[in-house]
Amino acid sequence: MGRGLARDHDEKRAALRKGAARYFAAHGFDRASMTGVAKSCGVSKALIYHYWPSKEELLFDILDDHLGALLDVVQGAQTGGMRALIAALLAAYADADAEHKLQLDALGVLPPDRQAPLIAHQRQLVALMSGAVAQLAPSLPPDRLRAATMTVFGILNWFYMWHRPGKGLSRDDYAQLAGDFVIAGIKGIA
Amino acid sequence: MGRGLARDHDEKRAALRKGAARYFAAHGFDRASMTGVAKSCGVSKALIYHYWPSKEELLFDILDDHLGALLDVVQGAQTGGMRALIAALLAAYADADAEHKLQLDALGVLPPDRQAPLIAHQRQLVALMSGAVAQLAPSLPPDRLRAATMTVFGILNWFYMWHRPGKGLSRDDYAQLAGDFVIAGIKGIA
DNA sequence: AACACTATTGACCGCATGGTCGGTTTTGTG
DNA sequence: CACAAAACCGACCATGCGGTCAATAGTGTT
Repeated sequence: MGRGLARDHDEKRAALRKGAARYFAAHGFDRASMTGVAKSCGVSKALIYHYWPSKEELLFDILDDHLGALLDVVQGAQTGGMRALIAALLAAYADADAEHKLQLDALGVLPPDRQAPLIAHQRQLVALMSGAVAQLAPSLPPDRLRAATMTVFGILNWFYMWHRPGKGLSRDDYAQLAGDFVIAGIKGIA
Repeated sequence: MGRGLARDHDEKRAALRKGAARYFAAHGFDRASMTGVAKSCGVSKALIYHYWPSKEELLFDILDDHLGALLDVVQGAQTGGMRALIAALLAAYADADAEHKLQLDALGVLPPDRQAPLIAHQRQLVALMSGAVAQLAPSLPPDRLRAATMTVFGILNWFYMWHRPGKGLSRDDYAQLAGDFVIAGIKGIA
């Protein structure tokens, strides 16, 4: 029998995934052509189809990888309460702005059965955050708890839209501010 | 000389604009084909090109119209402070979910010179909101004022992503909650 | 009635795109 | 070494897209 996978198969695959994520995020998933992805990664288009069977599966892989990593990070910060959660999420986005952006505006292009596992991951994130909110305001009824949880995600998910590295507050400074804002805000609706 | 524009020209144009906005929002601007837009509006593709010179210009028209209306609404609510501003924005989104979504994820496909006037509108909205924030926390330094302002927009702009009409809090109830959250939150960072 | 222009259409065109294919080179295995 | 599969490529293909066009029907103006 022939050779197995190359020793650096996974690294190479990961590098292509990262490059593709950046290219997708920069140009928008739909506008980004596979030829463009390949060129920006310095390989041939056919090679990308050697690693992934389709553009959609490549996207799925990017998002799955990203959400998995996010979940790990957040689960680690779980015990630290709201402030730790917020800091962990904003820090995780720092290395994954492209993936994050992609998650927000390209998840919908996947067929429902490929969306499902990703949405399941998202739900776990929401559940974790919901726990942190409930800790600060234990008596919130379910509807308001959910609304408050989503309010926090709105704050965090919007960050990448307006923040420009090197301008204004640093990521860490904003994590601090967002923590203060959220904690006071939740007290305000309890 | 011949006839002028039809009596119902503007209404027809507005109806097509609305239909196109919905179709774009539902399918994503890039994936949405002009053939699809036409079909969903019950007209021929060529007719749409009778009203607008290109897909991009149609998008521009949708966004320009939407942001203009938004600005009107918000300027009217300006004197009512933060709570009135939040209520007005959420109410305005109610009839324009599609346009709002489009604004967030398709503005970037326009060429820079067509983006510019829309971004100018957005900046006016931000300035108005910034004023309302400053009113609640007059001593915030500029960087933190900007961060706080964007935090509020994050909350509001995220709403359409998680809210499903008929489930959970109503729009009005959420406006109330968001107002409480924001006002307490701003106090918390002042 | 004659005119000039709008409103509307189905058929068509060139092009970029996602994806494929046949082939060559490289590399681990027996 | 021989071989089998992986790694990698340039050229190719079918399809769907944005946009155009020539033509017809309808309508306000003179």
